Amino acid sequence: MATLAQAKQEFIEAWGGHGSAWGINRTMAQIHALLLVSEVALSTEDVMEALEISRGNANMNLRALVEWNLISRTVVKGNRREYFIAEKDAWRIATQIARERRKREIEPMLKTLEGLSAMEIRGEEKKSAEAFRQTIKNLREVTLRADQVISVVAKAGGLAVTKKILKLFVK
Amino acid sequence: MATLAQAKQEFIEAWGGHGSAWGINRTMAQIHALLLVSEVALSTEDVMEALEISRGNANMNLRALVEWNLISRTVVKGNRREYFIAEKDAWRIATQIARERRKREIEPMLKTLEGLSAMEIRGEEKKSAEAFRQTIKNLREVTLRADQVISVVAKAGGLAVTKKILKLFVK
DNA sequence: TGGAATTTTCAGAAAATACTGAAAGATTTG
DNA sequence: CAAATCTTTCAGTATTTTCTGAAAATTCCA
Repeated sequence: MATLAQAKQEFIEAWGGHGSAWGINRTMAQIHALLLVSEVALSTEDVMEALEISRGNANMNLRALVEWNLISRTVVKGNRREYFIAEKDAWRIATQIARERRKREIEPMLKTLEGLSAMEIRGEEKKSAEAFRQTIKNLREVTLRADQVISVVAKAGGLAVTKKILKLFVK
Repeated sequence: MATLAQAKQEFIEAWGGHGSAWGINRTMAQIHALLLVSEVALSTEDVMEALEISRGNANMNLRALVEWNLISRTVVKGNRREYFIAEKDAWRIATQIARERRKREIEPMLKTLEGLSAMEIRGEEKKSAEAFRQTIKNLREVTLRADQVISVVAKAGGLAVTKKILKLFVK
C-alpha cells in the first residue's frame, strides 16, 4: 500500500510519460501533473525542487503551461514570488488541450491543404492533376470534419451533456 | 503557376511537416504523402530516390506505415521487388490514424489512470487522499469520454454520415 | 533611487531521436 | 543449389530537441 506522496509521484511520472500523446514534452506534463495534485499554489522554486530541474527549464515550461491556459499565475499574500495553480476541472482541462491542439495543428494543416487546393497547375497531365486536386480536397474535407467534431465536443456543456449524447450512439 | 510535380513536392513537404501533429515523424509522413499522390505503386528504391533517404530509413518507415495500415505491400508482375501502395480514401485514412492513436496513446493512459484509481493509500491524510483519488477519477472519466467520441466517429458510416450528424450540432 | 529579490533569456551542453550504410539474412531464379 | 536480387538489421553518426546555469533584465521595497 502506498503513501499519498508515493501515489502522487507515480501520477506525475505517468502523466509525464503520456505527455507526448497530447503534444507537450515530458517536463511540461510533469509540472502540470505536479500542480494538478498539489493542494496549494507552488512557486518556481517549489517546482524546481520537486522535479529536480533547473530554473530555466521550470520557468520555460511554466510559461508554456500558462499559455496553454492549463495553469495560472497567482499571488500568495505576504510573499513576493509568483505562484502557480492548475485548472482542476477535468472537462475544462480536456477542452483546453483540444482547443490548443486545434489551433497549433489542425488549423495550420487546413491552411496548407487550402493553399494546395487553390494552386493552379499547368501542364499536359490534365487527368493526373485532377486526381491530385481531388486527393487534396478529400483530405481537406476530412480534416475539416475532424476539426468540427472536436470543436462541437469542446463547446458542449460539459461532461454530463457529452455523456448523454454519447449514449445515443454507443452500442 | 506550378507544374504537377512541383505541387506534389509541396504537398509532400507540408505533409511531412504536419506529421508530428498525428504522432509520426517527418520521414514517415513524407513517404505517406509520396505514396498518397503517386498514381502507381512504388518500390523502396523509388522512395529512396524521390526523398533522398537511405535504404534503412526507407525500409523502416515503410514498415511502420504498413503497421499503421496506411499503406500496403503489393506485387507488380514481372518484377521481383516489393511495391507499396497507399490507402487513398481520406475517411479511411483518418479513421485508421484515429484507431492507431487510440491504441498507442489513449488506451495506455486509461490503464495508468485506472491503476492509480485502484491504488490503496495509507496514512493520516484522509481528506487529501480522497481529493487526489477524485482528481484521478475525473481525469479517467474525461479520457474515457474522449475515447468514446473518437471511437463513435471512427465507426460512423463515413464522411457523409458524419457530416449529417454534425449538422445537428453546428451553429 | 539603490539595491535586494525574483524572473527571463539564451549560449552551450546533454539527452533523445532519427538516419546512414554496410553487412547479414532472405528469397527467387536459372 | 549457387548466384543474383532484394530486404532487414543495427552499430555508429548526425540531427533535433530539451535542459542547464549564469548573466541580464525586471520588479519591488525601503
